[in-house]
Amino acid sequence: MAAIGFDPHDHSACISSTLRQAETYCAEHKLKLTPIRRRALEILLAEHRALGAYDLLSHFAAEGLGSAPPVAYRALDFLTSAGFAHKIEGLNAYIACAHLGSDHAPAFLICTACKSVAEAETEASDGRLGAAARAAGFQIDRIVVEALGLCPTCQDAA
Amino acid sequence: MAAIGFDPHDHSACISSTLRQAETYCAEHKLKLTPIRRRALEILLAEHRALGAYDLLSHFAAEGLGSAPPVAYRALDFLTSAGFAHKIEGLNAYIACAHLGSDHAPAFLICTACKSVAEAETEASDGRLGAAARAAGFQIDRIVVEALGLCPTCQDAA
DNA sequence: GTCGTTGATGTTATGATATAACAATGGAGT
DNA sequence: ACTCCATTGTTATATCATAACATCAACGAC
Ligand SMILES: [Zn+2]
Ligand SMILES: [Zn+2]
Ligand SMILES: [Zn+2]
Ligand SMILES: [Zn+2]
Repeated sequence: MAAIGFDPHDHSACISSTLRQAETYCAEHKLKLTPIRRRALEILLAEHRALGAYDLLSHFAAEGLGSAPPVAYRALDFLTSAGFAHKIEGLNAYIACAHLGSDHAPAFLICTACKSVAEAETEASDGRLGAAARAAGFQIDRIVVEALGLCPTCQDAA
Repeated sequence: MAAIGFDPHDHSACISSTLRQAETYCAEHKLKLTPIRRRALEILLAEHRALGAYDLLSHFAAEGLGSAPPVAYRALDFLTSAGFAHKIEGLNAYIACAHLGSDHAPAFLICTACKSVAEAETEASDGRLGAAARAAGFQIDRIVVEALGLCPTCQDAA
């Protein structure tokens, strides 16, 4: 379970392989990766950072695509529903999935200094919280796990 | 580790004992539980639900206290800094701490149907995520854990 | 006691995030 | 060609949060 994001890697390969996986997934599941959706994913993939909906929107505007908020939110809804992107609740921002293909419960390491985000994976039904939920009779749909702190680079800078 | 919130209990005792603990804590730490801060805590304590800042604000307004947003946000900043309340990131809302006194890493069970929230406790440095962070050289300050789903009552209703 | 500092509060204005509602388009199937 | 339905475009508005500055009261220094 590597925490992709803080380590150096071949990023253009990282982008193109994820795009290919997204295309395959859409073909298999009758989903349409339209130009604007594909472009949104590319923009998110360009950095291992979370972007706000309005950040995405300004990319769109600069490229002559739609420039009203719903355009960005709809693309993000599609990407998150399909599992191609995740919302970072603690930042009100969105990031491309770093583990496309594996059916995963994401956990994020979020640097509060430089906003870079690494995606790790949690255990499917992590012990304690799952136990508490069961004891309370609570039925879990989705679990948000976000660790806020400092990435290696920003620790060195401090 | 009880997940306080969904089970019936003596709620007025729950409120008054928490308020007393908050007073004690403030006295020990030279913090000022001013009337508006105390009132904010009372309002949050009245329900085991998360309230938005503007919900709190309308209570204030109805009681002749300040009615501009910063009044609510400042009270909430104080309560969260002191550990008397937590922000629920997934709802952009705030809830009184259900485990005041214990030094804890909160985890929440959030009913998406009725918005009620139970507060459980996680292990201090839970295995997997802590391990991933260590491997990445990431220094964790705070962990957000929020489970979204259905509370027992809303499951029955469905 | 007065003065200056400090933290709390009040207020106006604005910024940032997100959705409602409806019109226009355009392909898939008939 | 026609209909259906998902996607996209656009306007307007709702919701969440902070900046900036004025006022005030508590408290210690002098
Ligand atoms: Zn992922
Ligand atoms: Zn960093
Ligand atoms: Zn708590
Ligand atoms: Zn419920």
